[in-house]
Amino acid sequence: MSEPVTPFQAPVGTHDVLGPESAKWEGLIATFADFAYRYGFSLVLTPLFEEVGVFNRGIGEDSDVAKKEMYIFEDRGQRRFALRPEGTASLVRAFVQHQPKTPWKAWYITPAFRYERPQAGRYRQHHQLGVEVLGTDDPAVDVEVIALAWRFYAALGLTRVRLLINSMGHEECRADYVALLREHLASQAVWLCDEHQKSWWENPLRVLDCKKDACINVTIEGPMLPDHLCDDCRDHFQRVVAGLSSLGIASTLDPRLVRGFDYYTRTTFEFVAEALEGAQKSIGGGGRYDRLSEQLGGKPTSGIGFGSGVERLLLALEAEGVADRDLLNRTLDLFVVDTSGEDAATALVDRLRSAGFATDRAYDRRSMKAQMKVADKSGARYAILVGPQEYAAGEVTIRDLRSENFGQAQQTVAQKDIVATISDLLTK
RNA sequence: GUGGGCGUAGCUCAGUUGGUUAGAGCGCCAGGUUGUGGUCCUGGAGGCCGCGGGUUCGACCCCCGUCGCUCACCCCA
Repeated sequence: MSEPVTPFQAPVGTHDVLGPESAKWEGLIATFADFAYRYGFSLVLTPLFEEVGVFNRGIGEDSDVAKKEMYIFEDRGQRRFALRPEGTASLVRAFVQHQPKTPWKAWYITPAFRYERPQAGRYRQHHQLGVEVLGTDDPAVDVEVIALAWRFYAALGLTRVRLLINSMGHEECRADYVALLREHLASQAVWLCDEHQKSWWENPLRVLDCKKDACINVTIEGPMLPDHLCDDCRDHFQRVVAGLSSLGIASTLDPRLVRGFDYYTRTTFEFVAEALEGAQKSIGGGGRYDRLSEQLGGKPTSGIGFGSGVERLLLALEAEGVADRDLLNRTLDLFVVDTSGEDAATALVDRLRSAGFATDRAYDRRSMKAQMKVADKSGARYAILVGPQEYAAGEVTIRDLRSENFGQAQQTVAQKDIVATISDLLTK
């Protein structure tokens, strides 16, 4: 007798996704893969973990993600790794390492890890999909990346998505702006929220991102980024906005939009699902990162990308009531019911599948009634019946499982005509 | 890291001032006169009532702890 074992559970903040829920994932991922293909992107796979520095350098040592949310571990060789908290840094590391020809257009889907207390729309392991383009700072690419996300959301069925956009300038004009902002904050510091009273000097941009009234009241009076861009950055930003509007994509300028990672330069943007409540409305975002390649040891290379949270997208689809659309239209064609007593199903199913039909069957030699029930619940279009009679005569009965009148919904055909007959029926 | 709610069959949940054999619906299985599924009828399987300790003659119910789920804050996808 072995000791009773308490069943294992998935770790805190992680989830198993089983059918039928997983069908939504399949549809969403397949849709995105198709979009990426149509926009000229190719799939890139990178490791789930990287040296900690890959993420620290890029997203900023003192960002919340780097400070307290990374899943860090040491391997047997005492190397320090982190499970990826987001997609971009790994992709740029791969770019720097392999130096592929540019423009490099990569798409990905990956789990992402953040050590935090789970709640609705926020998990320790969630999933992100996105694209990156390295090797050009053409504003047309900014437009293309944003358009891809925008059209992808629309294809999923989302209608209430808002695009917020901003420009953070390049290194120098941002530095000038930060100096101005600091000056402003210095005179108003006592009015900031508790947290930023302490940290405004070190990271004034974060104050813009603060959602507390205290900080908003202070910054709203102060200088705004878009008003202090250099000529080049202003021109770049204007061309992005103009490009979007030429495609009929409405963007809202949000001068406070700074986002959580330090690597962003120039264009930054965020997609907000209006159907969602509270802090988890952000379903995706991204921006330009023209210095990240250098920060990871590569040559100076412009880049831009966006990432979207799969769980958040699914929540938004649910909230808009479009989560149940079958994006892949995956239904079973056939279900084989075998009561021949001779395992006729094994060969028959193999033949039907080889002919291209999506086919399932029952097991364990159950009664016909039981098998028919399973056939019905499988959602298959037709049941293929092989009883002793059909088996002896070398025939099968094809029964329409969606017909309303049970009596006349079936026909019996010879083995050699099965594939042709079914093809005929299914294409009607 | 802080706080609220909840942990009873596979799922959704009841469970009377603590009283002896813990219930329902759905799902599952088997039948409703031996080849045919959506409805209906009958029967059945399936619960250390999250876990550990305490109070009590007696705990699913009360107390403490613990683990887990969930929601919110922070921040983010």
